Amino acid sequence: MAAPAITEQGRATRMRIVRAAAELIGERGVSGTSLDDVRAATSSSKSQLYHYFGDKQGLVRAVIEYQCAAVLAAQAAALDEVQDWRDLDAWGDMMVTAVEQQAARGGCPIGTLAAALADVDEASRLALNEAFQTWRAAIGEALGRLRDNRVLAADADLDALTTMTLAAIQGGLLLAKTSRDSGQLRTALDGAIAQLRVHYARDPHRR
Amino acid sequence: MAAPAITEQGRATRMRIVRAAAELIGERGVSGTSLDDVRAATSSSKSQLYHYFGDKQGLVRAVIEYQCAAVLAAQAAALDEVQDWRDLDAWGDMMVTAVEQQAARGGCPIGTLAAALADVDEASRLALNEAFQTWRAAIGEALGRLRDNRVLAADADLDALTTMTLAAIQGGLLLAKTSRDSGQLRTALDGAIAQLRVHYARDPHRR
DNA sequence: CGAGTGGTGGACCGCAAGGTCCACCCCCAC
DNA sequence: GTGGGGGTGGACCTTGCGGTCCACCACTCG
Repeated sequence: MAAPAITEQGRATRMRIVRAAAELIGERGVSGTSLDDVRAATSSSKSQLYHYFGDKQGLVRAVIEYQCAAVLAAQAAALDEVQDWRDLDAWGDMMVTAVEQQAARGGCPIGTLAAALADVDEASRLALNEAFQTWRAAIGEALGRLRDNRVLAADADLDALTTMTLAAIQGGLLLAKTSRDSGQLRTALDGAIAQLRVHYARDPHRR
Repeated sequence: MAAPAITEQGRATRMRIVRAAAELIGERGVSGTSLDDVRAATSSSKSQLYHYFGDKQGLVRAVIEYQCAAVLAAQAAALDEVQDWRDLDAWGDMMVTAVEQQAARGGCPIGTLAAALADVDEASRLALNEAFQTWRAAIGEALGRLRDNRVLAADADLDALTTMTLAAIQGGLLLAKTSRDSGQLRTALDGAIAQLRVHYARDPHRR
């Protein structure tokens, strides 16, 4: 794309802009954030935005990329540790805590962007969908590990469980941010984990 | 609020505007829809928008109200029928079908608006939250009926199950619209219903 | 040390979008 | 039929915002 950033300095500036833009967009939404807001927040100039991102859509794409990477990195870090039920609970606690830290505002950046952009900008929808796919893959891997550890039953439909879990996360996050009550995320997550426990491997074979 | 509509004609006009605005906003989002777009779609004039809604935010509020009422009416109609597992499945099928009919676009109007407005406009957030509450109440009532019918166990935590179910709906809808695949909603819903079935009341009285 | 390229500053443009205003119409009551 | 109020039409104003342009800076490399 039209995204130079050859120099070390250039990359730093670009990063600074993307970070600030991501934060602003997270708080006020895409159309609630003007290029001038971004400019002011980063003490940069219009020409820099143009230089690095081409246009506003380019900036939005960069923000999407950044947010997806950030969320997925955090998720992967926690999910890669999952070996048993306790780790799964810890993963859930992490998300609930994260939500509480920001007073149940914002929710999931990916989810919020997806809700706003999926029907509006096809390229964004694709990028966001890919992020969800990657996320699903990370969850799927964790569940696969549980199965290998004989924690989950061998015949559990991991794909379906994965989708269900991700849906619970996104739905819980949305309810939490709308009600400003992290308890709703907690409940949704507990439900998803309970659903996984249904497939608890009690013995050589199924329930 | 600042919404006259004294005459029959007046109410009709107002309704026509709200309906069209709701559709446009559903397709393009709040900030993707200009007052001029609404004006054009309803062959009305600027002064009418001003007359009936005061300003754009007023129109948005009216749209929120309208969409919430529409969704909740449809939900209540289906949920009020629920007496057993079969009805619950039918309810799920209804939602999946609805999503498929619009090619997995749009998702839930309430959810989409909530994602976009919860952190931006407190009044909207409150209205949307109330809608979710009402929705939850409708689900809760249906589950209560199942329990009374001895389909659900008497000791099931209906409140938690209700929240979990609503989260599954919203999350499933979001994933479906992002991936343009209604299967994701289906899976999320199946997961939620499976979770309800865990609390199946195993006594002679079933079906 | 000069030229070239990446990087930066900020004035400026054009337009679209929200909002304002006022003249007019139509229906009804009296 | 006349006056008044709800309802309507649309020109017009203002501004916020995305986008453009060009001059200048700074580092690197020949």
